[in-house]
Amino acid sequence: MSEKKIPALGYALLGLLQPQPQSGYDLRKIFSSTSMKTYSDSPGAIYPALQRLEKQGLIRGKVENGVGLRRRQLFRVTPAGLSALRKWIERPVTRGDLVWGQQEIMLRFAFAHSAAGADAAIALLRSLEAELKTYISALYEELDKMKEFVPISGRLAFECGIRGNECLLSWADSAIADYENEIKGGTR
Amino acid sequence: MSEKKIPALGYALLGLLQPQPQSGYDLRKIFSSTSMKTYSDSPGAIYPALQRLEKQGLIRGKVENGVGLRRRQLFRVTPAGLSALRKWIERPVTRGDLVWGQQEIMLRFAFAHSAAGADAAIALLRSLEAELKTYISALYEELDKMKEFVPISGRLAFECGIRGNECLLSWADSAIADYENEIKGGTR
DNA sequence: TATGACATGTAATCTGTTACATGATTAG
DNA sequence: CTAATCATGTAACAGATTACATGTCATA
Repeated sequence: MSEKKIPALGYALLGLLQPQPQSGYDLRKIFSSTSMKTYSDSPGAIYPALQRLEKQGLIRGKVENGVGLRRRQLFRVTPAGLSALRKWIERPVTRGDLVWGQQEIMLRFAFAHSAAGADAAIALLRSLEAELKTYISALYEELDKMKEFVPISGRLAFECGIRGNECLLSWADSAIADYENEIKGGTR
Repeated sequence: MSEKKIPALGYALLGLLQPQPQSGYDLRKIFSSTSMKTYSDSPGAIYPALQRLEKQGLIRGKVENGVGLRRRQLFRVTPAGLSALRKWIERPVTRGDLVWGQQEIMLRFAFAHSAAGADAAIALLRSLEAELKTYISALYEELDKMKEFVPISGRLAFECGIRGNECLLSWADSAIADYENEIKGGTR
């Protein structure tokens, strides 16, 4: 039933709704006011996405009741929605995840703690770390092979990609340390 | 006439076709065999994109003539196409370019040398450098403001974004140096 | 009472994905 | 001759962008 592929925007919405219910408008404001605008801050994307999620049973909307209130529909994630969110967060990081941009991995991590707990967050980081290591060596091999065929600027652009991944790796390492530190005595 | 917005895939095709004419199949192979797969290696994207570019007068296709050859259409960029490509490469880097991912900036830089010359390539790097500096401080400000409201993992994910941009900045610095070095006595 | 911000949505259009279709050429 | 590969495409669908439409409430 709910086994349809959910696009990144859908997960972004699920992740934001999970800690507390919000309206479409609230979500839009979050997108446009933070650096989450990458996930579309246009109503033509958000409202249809919410409708799809509701149709799939992952969220449920209720019109707010109360005196003197504007019509406002609050969405909350259902158990099925939480489970889908968890599955997305907890699946291991693949080569494809890295090729297609770290954006989605970071989104998963951002929601990991509140949606799936500290262990899941750390597991995600470790999985990322492992996959990055093999990916980076693959990139170096590709760089060697391409060196003669592409112009200088092409090579430099490729090296930028490598550096970006190395940077991500070093972040992951320090994030694991930071994270384990901060949860000592915390929610864990 | 040709003032329509061209998606990233279109520019990727233009950039690859500019140094030498190629067929749709050749382009597809480049995409799928290198880390340019991000720009779609599916025929359902590439062939329609080529048709659009031809309709806009940015490329022109000619069926290869020759004995015993399979039907094969070679596309080459027209003067209008080269001019569009140059305009895309040469426009200054904006905040929006950074927010929406460095991918496209890197694509522009990768083609900069062969399509617009060494000066344009360096100008692009300097523009990137300048925009990055203001963007990074803006990100730090946002981090301060959000620190109390988001969970640990959210904060760490955000810091990853900051680090990524700092990494890009340091790459840009070294790329300028590298680039100026390599073109001493070169094509310049 | 009229202006603007709040809140929600729809319609047209464009692009990309997936999956399939077609024909030509080469290797076995 | 048959199978695989080369080379080109199309059709159905999903999702995003843009622009517009609608109605509510606060305030000047």
